[in-house]
Amino acid sequence: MGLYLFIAAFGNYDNKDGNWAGAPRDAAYNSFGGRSDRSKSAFFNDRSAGSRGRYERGGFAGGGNSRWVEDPREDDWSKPTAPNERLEHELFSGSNTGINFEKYDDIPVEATGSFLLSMWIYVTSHCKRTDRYTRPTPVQKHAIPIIKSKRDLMACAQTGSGKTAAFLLPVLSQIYTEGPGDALQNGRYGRRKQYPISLVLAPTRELALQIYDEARKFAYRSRVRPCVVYGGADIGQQIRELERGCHLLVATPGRLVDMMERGKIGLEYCNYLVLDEADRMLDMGFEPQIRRIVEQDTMPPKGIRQTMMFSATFPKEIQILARDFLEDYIFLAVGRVGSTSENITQKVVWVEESDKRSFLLDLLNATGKDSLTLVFVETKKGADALENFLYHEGYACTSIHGDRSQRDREEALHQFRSGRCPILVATAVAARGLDICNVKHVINFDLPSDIEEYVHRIGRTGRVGNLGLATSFFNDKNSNITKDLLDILLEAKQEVPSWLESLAYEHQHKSNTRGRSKRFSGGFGARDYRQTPGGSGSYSGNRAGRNTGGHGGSRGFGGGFGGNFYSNDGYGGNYSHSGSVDWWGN
DNA sequence: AAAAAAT
Repeated sequence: MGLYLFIAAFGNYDNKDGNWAGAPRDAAYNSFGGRSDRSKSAFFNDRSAGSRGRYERGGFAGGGNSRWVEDPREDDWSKPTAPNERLEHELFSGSNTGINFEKYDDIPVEATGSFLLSMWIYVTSHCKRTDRYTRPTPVQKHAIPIIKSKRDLMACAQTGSGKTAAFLLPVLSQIYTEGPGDALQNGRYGRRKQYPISLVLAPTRELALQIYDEARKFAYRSRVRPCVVYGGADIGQQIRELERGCHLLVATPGRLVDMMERGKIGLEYCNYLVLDEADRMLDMGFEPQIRRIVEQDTMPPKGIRQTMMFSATFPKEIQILARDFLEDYIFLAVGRVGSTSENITQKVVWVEESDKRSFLLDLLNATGKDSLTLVFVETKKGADALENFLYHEGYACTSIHGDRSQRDREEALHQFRSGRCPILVATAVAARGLDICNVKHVINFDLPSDIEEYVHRIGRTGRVGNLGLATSFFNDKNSNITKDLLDILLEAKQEVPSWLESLAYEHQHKSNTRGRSKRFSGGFGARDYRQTPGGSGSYSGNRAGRNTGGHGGSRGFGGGFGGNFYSNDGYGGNYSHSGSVDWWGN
């Protein structure tokens, strides 16, 4: 019976206190019929609701591909299309160790939302222990109802928090309910130019691909066709995929601009815009492309479209972007991934540069053969060198960095995910966003100079309730991160080596300005600046810097916040404390 | 300083 409550929650969101409320009133929620079938779910058995239509030989020059012709009587997007066993298998039986379909037989399916919910269970069960999907992550719990209530959203959250589902589910749900609108005429399959209803922008190719993969799962048996475009891959093939129909487009900015200029994509009917990892995109210099896409083209203006921004931090640049792109938005801050997680044991060891390799071998030998280890290095050259070294030492390993071809990158990731190469040597490209299940051990062979990068890296392990270990090699080259690292370790209640403590103490006294972490000068901001007029925080943690006060430094927004801000509802797995709402009922 | 991303 619990599922019904989940769906009820989708339909009714009380904006004032952020609670679920009431029972579903929307008739659309019941249009799937309330069958409680014993085999699989009623949803998967409901062949009568399969799409009516036919394939027709394409009449285009150089075409010849068959295309789907919609039966005008069946343009109800809230109804599922016919099942496709081959596709179902492709989407849902991938790398996971076996979803227990039988387990869902007893679940009563009573509302339209089950369409999405079936997908939800499929997808979430991939990365999690079987009992994990029983609860939404904090960002899901809060973002989904906000998006469902058609409000713009600025969310401080990171991937790995279940963020992808947090925007895909409600966006798809709304597309299912409302149908394609004008885009039905313009988003036709076979059209040379496609008009997606929803656009998701992501900073890296792999992240775009990953979001696309999730979208395909959630969109299974719907009329929504997801596509992905990113650089480094054959553009011709991507164009052909687009021409088969595109309602939800996931893209990296550069390739999308390219596609727009080639006249392959029109954004006139793009009612949902998602900017994922917005801070990262700005860091990477994507702002001109993003503005080109959002402001200098045909996309509906803010207020007409619904816009959702996700960002790990909330510095000045992101605030400006939020002001420009979002209309009367809801600000949502949930904790950060990684550091506050009690699931990750963080170790810092002093290792001289020359000892790193042999120390690494010791660590690898101490690790179980079939558990995944992710080794971070600082440079692309370093990644190649280390991979080579490990390879010659007889370890099954691979590497990923920006100088490798896109094909190699994806292959490496696949080899790693599948366990064929349980050791992956990576640069920063793999630090953020990538959701790799079962990474047992993250090793910072080279520590990053940026604490946020560190947090992202260790967040690759200990995901969704699993236990993880993060080991970092530290030596005098890493003094710049000493203070921030100490803060993180203390915050996460980790063991702190005494040498690190004294080093941090020395460092702080040597340089009183540089020693101040930018986290506390607002860089890692997760506070809605609109509540603090003038930009100088009314609440200033005792460690907070005031250095960005009126001038608007390059990062941050003045003021600050105390260290335990994040402990409230942070990620890290223990979702059982995430509030009084019981998503699944009893 | 290095990394990422359109060709």
